[in-house]
Amino acid sequence: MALATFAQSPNLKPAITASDRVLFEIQRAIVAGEMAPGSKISEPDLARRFNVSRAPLREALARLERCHLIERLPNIGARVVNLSIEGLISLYQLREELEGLACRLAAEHMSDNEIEEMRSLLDEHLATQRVRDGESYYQEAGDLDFHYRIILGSKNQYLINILCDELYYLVRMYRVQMGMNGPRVSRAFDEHKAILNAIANRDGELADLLMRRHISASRHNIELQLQKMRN
Amino acid sequence: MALATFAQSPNLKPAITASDRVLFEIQRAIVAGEMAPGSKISEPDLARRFNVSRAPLREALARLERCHLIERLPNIGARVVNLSIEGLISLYQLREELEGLACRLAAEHMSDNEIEEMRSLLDEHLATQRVRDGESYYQEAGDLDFHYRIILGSKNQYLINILCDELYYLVRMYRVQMGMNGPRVSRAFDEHKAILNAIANRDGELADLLMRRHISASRHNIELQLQKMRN
DNA sequence: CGCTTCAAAGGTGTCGACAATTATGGCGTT
DNA sequence: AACGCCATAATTGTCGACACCTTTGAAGCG
Repeated sequence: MALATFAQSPNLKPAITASDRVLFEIQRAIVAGEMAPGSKISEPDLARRFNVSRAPLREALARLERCHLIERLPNIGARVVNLSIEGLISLYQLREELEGLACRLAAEHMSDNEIEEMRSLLDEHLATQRVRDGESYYQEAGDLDFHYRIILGSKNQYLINILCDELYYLVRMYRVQMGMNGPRVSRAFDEHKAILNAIANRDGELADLLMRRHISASRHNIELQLQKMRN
Repeated sequence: MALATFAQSPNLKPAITASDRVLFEIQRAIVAGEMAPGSKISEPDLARRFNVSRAPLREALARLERCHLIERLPNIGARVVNLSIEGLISLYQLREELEGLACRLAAEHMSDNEIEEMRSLLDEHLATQRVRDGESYYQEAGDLDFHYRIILGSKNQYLINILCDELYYLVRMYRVQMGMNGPRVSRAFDEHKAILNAIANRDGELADLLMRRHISASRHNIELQLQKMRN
């Protein structure tokens, strides 16, 4: 096999391993809040719970640390991350910058075909939204899917890795645990449409600007939720 | 201990473990090119070479994957990354954006004291440079140190993690293996000074702009080296 | 009564061996 | 000679056990 093809190898089966399975389950549990923020993680406990030895569990923990869902210290152990207003702001500052960049690159690199597929994706979101008006799950899934695709459209491997692998689950965790629903559902759809239009027009600068505003508004929304929770 | 202090715990000893030691050595070897790009990594071989079992070695490999120095596939194994012009461009696109952001945040969050320390750091660089004119190692170390401090000055944990832990070594790898030296040494110093001045004036926008240009120029420089190597 | 010291208990880091999967090399066929 | 197939060898994934470190809690001292 040529070395250059090693990185992507699209035809290989995923090959789900035990540590993958454990990773997915813990990831979901942390995002959903079933494992309380700040709580200690016991390797023997979790290993028993998921019926694996500590070896694959520790590999899963390493990957959980990578996506900022847990924090580890040598010889001491791991804890589920704590959510904080500072963390939220730091996270969204980064997203504004990175997803703005993703928009600029997507406007340059996405094929007309990919853009067309995103149009139908948005149509689906609109239909789903009308039926399930107000249910936050669909909004959440749809919104993240939209962002996901633009990031992939940037065709920048490092950018994709950071946003889709390392920050994605943390963003979800903030949203889920802050109980995102509220009146932004329909607004977000319009913003998505405007961003996609800019990309379709190959206007990367505008797409960048709109995405930054979109994320900034989203952050503002979550901050309000956080304020409410503190009263 | 309060939960909030768990993340940083500044007074704890580093507690160097075996996997840390192995990580450092392999990191250095890959960056230096002693392990050829694209070459296969054998776990039994490396474990013997560093006198450890496969457990800490595999933990080190997980962290090497995190900083993009190796690529792994389940049940198949790991390889040292290949350097490419596309990868270089992707990397520097990201750096422009992220270090630009770091400058804006640093202008906001760095204390007068920290800024003063950076001034003396630059003075040291200048002195060193005059003595060792042309030696690329000092330029390399000094330049990275400068960038490092600004990133830390942003006080954004995720930004710091991405730039200092995940992309730092890859940047070094490109520089070292492309043989960075050349006429940019003195130029870079002036650019550093201008950036620091902007930060000291709390002009985040200007610092952002100057940093983007600085990194863009640096990328251009490496691209030229790469062109030469292909002829 | 509060603080320090020390030993037991629990947890993390590491090891060697086994199981499952992939890569290798020889064989036969076309 | 090239291609595909199968058995073998090598490598990765997982396991259980042990060593070392951290934490806990009780005894001893001020």
